[in-house]
Amino acid sequence: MRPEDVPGLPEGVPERLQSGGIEELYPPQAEAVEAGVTEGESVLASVPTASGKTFIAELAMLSSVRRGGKALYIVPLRALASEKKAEFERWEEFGVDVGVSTGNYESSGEWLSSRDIIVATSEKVDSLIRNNAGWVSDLSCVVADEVHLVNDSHRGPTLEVTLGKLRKINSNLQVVALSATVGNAEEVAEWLDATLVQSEWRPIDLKMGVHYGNAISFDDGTQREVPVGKGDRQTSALVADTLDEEGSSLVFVNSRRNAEAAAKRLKNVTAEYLTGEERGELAELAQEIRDVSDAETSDTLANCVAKGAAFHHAGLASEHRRLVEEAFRDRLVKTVSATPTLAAGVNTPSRRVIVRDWQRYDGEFGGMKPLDVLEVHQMMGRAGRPGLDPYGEAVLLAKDSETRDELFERYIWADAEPVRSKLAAEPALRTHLLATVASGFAHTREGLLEFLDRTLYATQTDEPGRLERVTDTVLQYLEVNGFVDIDGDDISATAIGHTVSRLYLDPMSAAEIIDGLEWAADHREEKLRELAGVSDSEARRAASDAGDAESEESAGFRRASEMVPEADGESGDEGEGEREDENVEALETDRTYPTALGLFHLVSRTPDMYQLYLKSGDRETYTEECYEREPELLGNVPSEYEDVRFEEWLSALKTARLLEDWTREVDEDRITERYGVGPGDIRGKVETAQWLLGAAERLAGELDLSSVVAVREAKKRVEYGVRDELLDLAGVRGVGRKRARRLFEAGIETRNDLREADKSVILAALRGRRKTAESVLEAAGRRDPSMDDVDEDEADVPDATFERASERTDRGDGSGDADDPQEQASLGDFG
DNA sequence: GTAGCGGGTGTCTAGACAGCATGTC
DNA sequence: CTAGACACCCGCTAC
Repeated sequence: MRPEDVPGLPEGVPERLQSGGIEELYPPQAEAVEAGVTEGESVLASVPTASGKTFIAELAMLSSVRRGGKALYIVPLRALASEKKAEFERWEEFGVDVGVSTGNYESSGEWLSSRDIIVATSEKVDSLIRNNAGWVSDLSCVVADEVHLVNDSHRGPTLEVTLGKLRKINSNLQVVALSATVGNAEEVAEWLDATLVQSEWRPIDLKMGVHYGNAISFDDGTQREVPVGKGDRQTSALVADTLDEEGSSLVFVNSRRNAEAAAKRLKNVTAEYLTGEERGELAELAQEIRDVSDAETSDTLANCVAKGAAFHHAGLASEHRRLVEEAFRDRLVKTVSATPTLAAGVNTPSRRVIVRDWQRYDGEFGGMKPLDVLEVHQMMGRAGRPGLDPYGEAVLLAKDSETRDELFERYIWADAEPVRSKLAAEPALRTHLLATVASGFAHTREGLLEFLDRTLYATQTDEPGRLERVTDTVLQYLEVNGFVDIDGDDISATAIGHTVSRLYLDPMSAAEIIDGLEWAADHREEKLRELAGVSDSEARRAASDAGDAESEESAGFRRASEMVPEADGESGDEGEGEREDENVEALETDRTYPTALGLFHLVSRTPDMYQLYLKSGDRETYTEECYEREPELLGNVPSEYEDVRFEEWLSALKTARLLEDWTREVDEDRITERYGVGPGDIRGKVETAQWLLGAAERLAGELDLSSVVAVREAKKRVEYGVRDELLDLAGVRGVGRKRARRLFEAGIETRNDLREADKSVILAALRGRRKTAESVLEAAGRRDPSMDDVDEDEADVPDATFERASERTDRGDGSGDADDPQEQASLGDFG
């Protein structure tokens, strides 16, 4: 089938496709067209990765828009939203506007109603429905990308329920579902009332095989000699072998540590194959990576990348990930060792994919659990770059012949598992039943069950009464916690229930937060007394503890790495204990109740906050910490004999301490080291805490609790990552935690100071960056922000070179800081 | 004395969505 | 209670 044979497309599109080099549709695409995707028919395309699924969706959306409709494209990851948007924007010349809506990036609700295509995550769509976004009822076409994700126990139910609601709102909605090849595509298609288009066809050949001994055996019966030298490793040999043919490799492993370790080893392989030019480019890239963050991960990654290897996992800062992905696509980085982040994320094809680890630790399972066939297929599907490679190779590794045979059985010859709905689980139903009631989709138990009856779960359950039973349990939970009123047959959401639904909180999180805040209100006086009472002895003890903890470091080193504010004098008071410890500070400044730590702990123990893992020794550390900070915690410490609850309490405390460190301006580097996390994890925790504290603020406001102010301040502090005295400054555009601290130390303590203080002092505090200083002053509302003719106050040029590297990135606008004479001067001072 | 090794022991374990209102270093 | 990779330490050996 040729583009001009496709019915229903907007004028000019077929020509545009042809001029874009598309002569002939891929077979699955043609099949979808025959099934009527461009004529409003619902279709489930169950085809391999990289076989043109997105294009099927595009055809459907374009034709839908042409008929005057509006299309929604649901992505599984935020990172994919912008990728898809960019892809769809090529249709703008045909009058098709594209908008994106995700949690962190929103083109405002109303503006979206003027878009023809909207890209959003399933959670965002769910949230928009809960908040009655008007345009949702205008939809004529919805695309569900990676629809097999309904199989995911955590996020699957959201997709499932959201599709159900969209179809209920728009009775003639066209559903285009895109899925990897799964075991029960017919069943899924039936659920969606869609025509199934199933195919194994791929644009590039994929050879799958297992490496064992000195060769890879492929599924087509061929073999390839890849000898493993003595002391050498399979992975290294396979990467070198690919490089001999100038191909790149993607290595999937089962833990972050393994990803890093593999990259460290593989860099010695890739280093052999680099040209001089590549070395130069990689050196630049390595520097860019170092500039992203001062955490150790950053250095490790940079060292690997400099030699042409990289690792990729969720502990990396998103900037790191982006740089690695881009460099790999540009073939500059020759190999990437990755956890599954890369298998599901943005498109990063590779000549050869090596699935090194096919088992992963699973605490619930109690040991190493084999990966799902679907997941391994997803990884293997990354092999082969269209237009660049003659074919892709996916290789599993076996140490003995039995394993080789098992791997063939288990993954190469096997079909992917069937997709199973995970809806009938309490956590999923808790949130979705409340939302269903709150947004008026049902107002009786029967109505709820009827709604649930249209889900995938209902079509495939083999345990009839289950859904009904869980529904009753959940309804009871919601009623007990005051989120719904049940009056005979009638179910309605309470005011707070509506709020919880709209805030997109798990009702259990909301209940935990409300309990905690009410508990705080009840115990306020008592706890404040306790805090004041112990503060003296506590302070002394805390100070000596900190002394022990820090004893291996010199004060100077600590200052450089941690950038603690007291480094340059906490306005006059130079007492030994003052200078030493953070806990003292907390007790002195957190006069408010609840304290920041208390609130951090509260939100950290909700099910919406992903728990930090307790390492060996952590149990003791945080048990002690728990009793020490007990007056601050909002609720009664569970008994140590209640193992699970106590452990969760401690784990939440660890998270809370991380957040507290962040709001005490402890350096990233130090936080990563102290909590055994990556820079990406800090961002994640901070983001979640911000969201949950925002929700807590709303709940407190609605329940008229006195803690609103404390919650708001804690939220602000998390947002900016600063102590309370910097809140005013950090709120100024262009001023973050570091600049705020510098200004504060230079005596610029408030926004008003920025407007009135001596410019030379400000300039010095911002280390002579005129452009930066000007924009900061402007943002602060100073009348005369110009920095012309201002001399930098020479007396105080803190750490001019220490952070120079990270400063470099804000020259992106070409403002020319580099030839600023002051900058040269401060460099000179250092040398 | 030291680099390189083999073996025993202890440690640790993937990912990532959401409110609201605007902008980090 | 389950599994596997790796870091780390120890002691040995070959130079």
